[in-house]
Amino acid sequence: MWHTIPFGVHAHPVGGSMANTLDDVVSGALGVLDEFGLEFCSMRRVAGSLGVQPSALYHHVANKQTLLSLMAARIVADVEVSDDVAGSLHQLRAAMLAVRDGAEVVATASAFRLEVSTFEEALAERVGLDLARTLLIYVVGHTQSTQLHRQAAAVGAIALDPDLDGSFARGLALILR
Amino acid sequence: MWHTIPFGVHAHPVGGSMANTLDDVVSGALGVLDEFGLEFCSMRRVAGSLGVQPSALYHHVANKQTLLSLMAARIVADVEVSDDVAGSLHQLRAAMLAVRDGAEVVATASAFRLEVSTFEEALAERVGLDLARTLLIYVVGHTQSTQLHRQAAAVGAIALDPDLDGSFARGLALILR
DNA sequence: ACCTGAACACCGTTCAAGT
DNA sequence: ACCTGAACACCGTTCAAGT
Repeated sequence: MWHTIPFGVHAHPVGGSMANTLDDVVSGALGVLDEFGLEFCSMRRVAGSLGVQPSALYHHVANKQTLLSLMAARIVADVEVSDDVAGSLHQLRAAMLAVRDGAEVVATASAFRLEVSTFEEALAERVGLDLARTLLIYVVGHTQSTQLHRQAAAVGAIALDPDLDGSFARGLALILR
Repeated sequence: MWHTIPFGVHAHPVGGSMANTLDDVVSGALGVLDEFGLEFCSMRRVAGSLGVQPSALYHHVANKQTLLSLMAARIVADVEVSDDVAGSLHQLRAAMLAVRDGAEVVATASAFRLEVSTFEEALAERVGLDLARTLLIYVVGHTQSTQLHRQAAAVGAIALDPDLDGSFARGLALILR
């Protein structure tokens, strides 16, 4: 893939603005996501943030769904599965919480599969497939709830539950018991 | 509420087409959902299915989010929580599976809260709040996975997992163990 | 390889006005 | 109470054409 070559052998515009790579597009999309939320993370806005026409994105990515999957992969990229299963899942939660609507992006993308399968496999090796699936559904689902709840509370639509982290930990313990 | 009065005291058009009620709008929306899926369940399409202009919907409902919450409430309306907790949750799953993208509608609506809280409360009375939350996240999440997986398989994008019902039951047993 | 410009077929929502 | 007609500010995606 061209975008994995650090210094392109093909000519790049030198004056003013560099040509974008796939990674630039994903980074731009994650920037828009974190600043405005998934609702406003449109192809047109991502293009705008890169200083490019919307149609230019389709040179890098087949459609929006694919871009969302790549964003999800990046969000969970640094999480590693260890023998400390509970610790790994707390790490996964933290990674999703670190970006606005992160859990929702991972949820919709993992539905259409692409990168969470890797995570699921690594987990399944340690606890079996049934438990791995159950744990992932719970972690992503509870974290999504957490983010939506906090957003609603931040906007004053709801009273803030002060113990969402505790709720998460206790539910996880129930499954792992 | 006017729409709960079986025979309206207020004048209705008699010739040709009856005026719509809130329940008609929700029914129409569920019809569109079941036929075309959530992706194509737009306000404009729902309006079209009722033989009405898009703007007319806003007389019955404040926005699309509200309509989705009412749809979710209807999808789970006939599920009753009994002392047979596992049975109740199988019932919930069946109700969501009965309509196209049913679990996704319930998931997005329960995120923004409206009717699943009733379910959660009834469940919490029997098993405690932490377990109730954990169970609901799992049931809705797994069912959503099931529907998306089956859709992808129906379109030939993926090999059909023949044991999704088994997977669900085993995961549920793991949490309830 | 990467991007522009223009177009196509859509969205959700608002609002004055009709009956 | 329920609806129309018209408008506003957007969408995702395609495609010929430029460099």
